[in-house]
Amino acid sequence: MTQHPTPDERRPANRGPKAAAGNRAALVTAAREVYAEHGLDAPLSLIARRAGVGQGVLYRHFPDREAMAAAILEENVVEIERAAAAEGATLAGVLGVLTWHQAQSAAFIGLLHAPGAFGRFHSHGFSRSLGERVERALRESLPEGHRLGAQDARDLMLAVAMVSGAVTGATAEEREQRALDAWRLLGIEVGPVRPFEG
Amino acid sequence: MTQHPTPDERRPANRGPKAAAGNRAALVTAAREVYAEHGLDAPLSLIARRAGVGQGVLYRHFPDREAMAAAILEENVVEIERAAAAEGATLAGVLGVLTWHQAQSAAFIGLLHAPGAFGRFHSHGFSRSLGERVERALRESLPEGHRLGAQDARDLMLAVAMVSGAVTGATAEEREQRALDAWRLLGIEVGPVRPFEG
Amino acid sequence: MTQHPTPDERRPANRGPKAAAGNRAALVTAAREVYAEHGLDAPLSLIARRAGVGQGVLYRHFPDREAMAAAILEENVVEIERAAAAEGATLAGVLGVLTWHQAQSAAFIGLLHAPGAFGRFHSHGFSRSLGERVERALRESLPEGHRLGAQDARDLMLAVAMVSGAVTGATAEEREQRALDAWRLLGIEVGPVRPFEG
Amino acid sequence: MTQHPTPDERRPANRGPKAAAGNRAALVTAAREVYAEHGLDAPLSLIARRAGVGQGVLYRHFPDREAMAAAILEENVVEIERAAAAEGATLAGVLGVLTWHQAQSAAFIGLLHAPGAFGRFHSHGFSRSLGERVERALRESLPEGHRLGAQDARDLMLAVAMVSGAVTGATAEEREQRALDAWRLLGIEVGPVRPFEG
DNA sequence: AATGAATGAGGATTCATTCAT
DNA sequence: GATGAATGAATCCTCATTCAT
Repeated sequence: MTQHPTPDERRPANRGPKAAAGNRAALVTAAREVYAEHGLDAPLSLIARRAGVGQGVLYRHFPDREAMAAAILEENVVEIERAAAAEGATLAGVLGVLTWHQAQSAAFIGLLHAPGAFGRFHSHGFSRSLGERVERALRESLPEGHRLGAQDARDLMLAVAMVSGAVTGATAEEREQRALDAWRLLGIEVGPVRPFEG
Repeated sequence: MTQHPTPDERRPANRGPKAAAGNRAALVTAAREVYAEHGLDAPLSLIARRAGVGQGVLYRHFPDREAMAAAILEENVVEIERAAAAEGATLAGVLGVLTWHQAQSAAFIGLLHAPGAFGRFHSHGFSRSLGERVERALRESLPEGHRLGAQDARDLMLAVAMVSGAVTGATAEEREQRALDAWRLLGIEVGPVRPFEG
Repeated sequence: MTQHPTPDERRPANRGPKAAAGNRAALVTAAREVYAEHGLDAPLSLIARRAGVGQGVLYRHFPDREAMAAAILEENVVEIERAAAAEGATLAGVLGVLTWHQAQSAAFIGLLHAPGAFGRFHSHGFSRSLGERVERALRESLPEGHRLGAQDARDLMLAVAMVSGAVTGATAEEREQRALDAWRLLGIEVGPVRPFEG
Repeated sequence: MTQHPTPDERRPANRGPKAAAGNRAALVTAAREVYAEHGLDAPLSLIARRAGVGQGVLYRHFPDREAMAAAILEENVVEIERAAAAEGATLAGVLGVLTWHQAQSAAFIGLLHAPGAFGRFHSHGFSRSLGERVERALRESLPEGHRLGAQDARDLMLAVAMVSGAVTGATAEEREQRALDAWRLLGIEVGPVRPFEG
C-alpha cells in the first residue's frame, strides 16, 4: 500500500545495463547545458529529462547535487591538469586553456573561488580541493627552477578569481573578450584561448 | 500538540495602517539580513516574518523577487552616488566607498555585473541601469576636465567586476583584504575603505 | 527560475482565513478515516485530498507526520481523561470508554503501547506521555482511598496493551466483541462500551 | 567524485548458478535482520544487498513483499509445530517455545493475529493459515483425550494475540519479561521460554 | 492598509519492479 | 541463473502568490 503499487503495463523499454555508460555521458552533457542555461540551481529533473533518462538513473550515477556538479567541474580541472603536465607547457599556455574553460562555463570555474557563495556546496569541500588542484597545475607549468612564493601563488589564484568575476554574467559571446581584457588589465600574458588537446 | 504554524521570531504587534513607511524599512533591513544569512534564494516568507509583517505587506511594497533585491542594491548605489557628488570627491575615494560596499555584501554588488549569472533577474534589466549609475558616479568623481574614454570607462567597470569576483565566496572577514589585494593587482589606487558619511 | 514561476490563471477560489478552523477539522476527520483504512503509513497527500484541501494547508496545521497522528490520538486521550474526571467515575466505566476507543481505532490506541513498533514516531516521545496520561486517568477513576501500587499500575497498562493486541487486525465489526473477550480472560470488569458523553 | 552507486556492505563475490539454495537462505537471514532493524517497511533492495545478491535473485525467490515476510513467519511456525509434535509435548512447553518466538520477533508473530492491521498483507491471506497452523499445533500439544472446545480454542488464540500486544513496541530486552507478565495476568502456565531443539 | 490562511505547482528523492546481458 | 542498471510513479515538502477578512 505504502509504496509504488502501480507497476503499469508497457514500459518504454529497458535498454539494459549497456546503456549505463551512455546514460552517464548523456547526463554529463545535459548537465553542462542545463547548468549553463539555468545556473547551478537548475532542477535535476530537467537534467534527467534533457538526458533522456529517468530520474532514478540520475540518482544512481550522481547521488546528490554536489556529485553532479563535481563531475562537471572535475572534467574542467582534469583538462587543465593535462595541459600543465604536457611537454613544453608554459604558464601562459595553461592560462589560455583555463581561460577557455572560464569562457565556456564561467559559472562553474567561478564556483572554484566561490564555494558556498549561494548557500550550497558547503559540505564536501570539494571545490576547495579542486581549487588546489588548479593551483598546483599552474605551479607545475612554470619553467624549471622558477618557483612561486606563497604570496605569488595566492595572487595568481586571486587573479583567476578576478577573471571569473569579469566574465560572470556576460553572454557566451562576450565572455572570451572580457576574459582577455581582464588578463590585460592585470598585465598577465595569456596564450591562445582554446581547449587542451594533447 | 505541535499544531499551530510557526511561532515567528520577533512579532512587535500589529502597528496599524499608519506604519506603511516603517514596514518598508523593516522589510529592507530584514531582507538584508536574510539574504546575508541564506543567500538570494531565501524564502520571501522568511523576510516578511523577520520584518514582523504579513506576507501581503511584502508584496504590497515589492511586487516580485527582483523588486526586493533591487531595493537593497539601490541603497548601495545611492551611497556611491552621494560619495561621488560630494565636495572634493576623488576617484580613489569613491572606489574606497564602493569597495566598502563590495566587502559588506559581495554577492549583491557582484550582481551589478552579473545579471542573470545564476538564472535570476533577467526581466527588468534593473541591474543594467544600476551599473550605469555606478559608472556615471565614477566618472563624476574624476577631476574637472578629466574625461574617461569609452574604453577606459569600460575597463573601469570591468575592474569593479573583477574585484567583485575576488571577494565572492570569501568570508566576511577576508573580503576587505581580498578586495584591496585585487585593486593592488590592478594597479589602481583606492582610498580608505569606509561607508560614505556626508 | 528555481522556484514556482507558474502562478497560473484561475485558481479554485481561496476560501479565506475563515476556512482555517473548518479545514483543520476536515483534516482530522480525513486523517481518522485514512489511518483506519491505510494505517499510519498512509500518504499525507491522501489525507489532504480526502479533506478537500491543498497539501500546504495540511502542512500548515500539522508540520509533520507526528503532529498529525498526535492530534488524532490526543482526542482519544482527552475523552478518556474526561471520563475519569467525571462525577462518579469508576474504573470499570473508564475502561468501557477506553475500550470503545480501542474498538473504534485499534491501531491508534495500540500505538500508545507500541511506539516505534513500525519504525516511526521515535522522536517526540509523545506516545510515552499519552500513555502516562491514560495511566493517570485510570488511577484517578479508582474509589477514594484506593491506591494502585506501582506493580498494579504497570499490570493495568499491560492489560490495556493486551486488549489492544486482541483487537489489532480484527475487522471493525469484530473488535468490540474481541475486546470484551480479552477483558473477560483477564478477569477485569468493564462497564458499557461507549464514548464518553458528559 | 562520488559517482558510483553504493559500495554495498558484504559482497562475497558471484558464486555462480549453483548457489540458488544458498541465496535463498541468505535472503531469509538478511530479511530477518533487516526487518528487525528497519521494520517491515524496509526497502527490499536493502535485503538483497545485505544478502549479497542482486535484486533479481530476490524476486526470483520471493515474487512479492508478502512472500518474503511469509517465508520468515513460516520458519517460526514450523518450529512451533515441531515442538508440538515432539515426544512428551505439553501445552505449557509449546507456549514457552511460542513465547520465545514472540520475544524474538514480536512484530512478526504479532502479524499472525493482525493481518492488514497496518495496511499490508491483505492479498494472500497467508497469515490466516499460519494462524490456523499454530492453533492446530497448540491443540496437538494437549494430553491425549483432552480436547479443546471451539470457544476454548478461540480463547487460546486470543490469549496469544494478547501476549503479542503486550510485547509489541517493547525493546528486545523487555520483551520476555513482558510476555511472562502477560501470561501471568491471564493465569496461564508457561514452560521455559526457549527455542525448540529436538 | 495589514494580516495570514489557502492554494497548488514544482522539485527532490526513494523504491518496486522489469529486463538486457 | 545471476547481476545490477533502467524506469518512472509516488510521496514528501516547500514556497510564491493570491485574496478573504
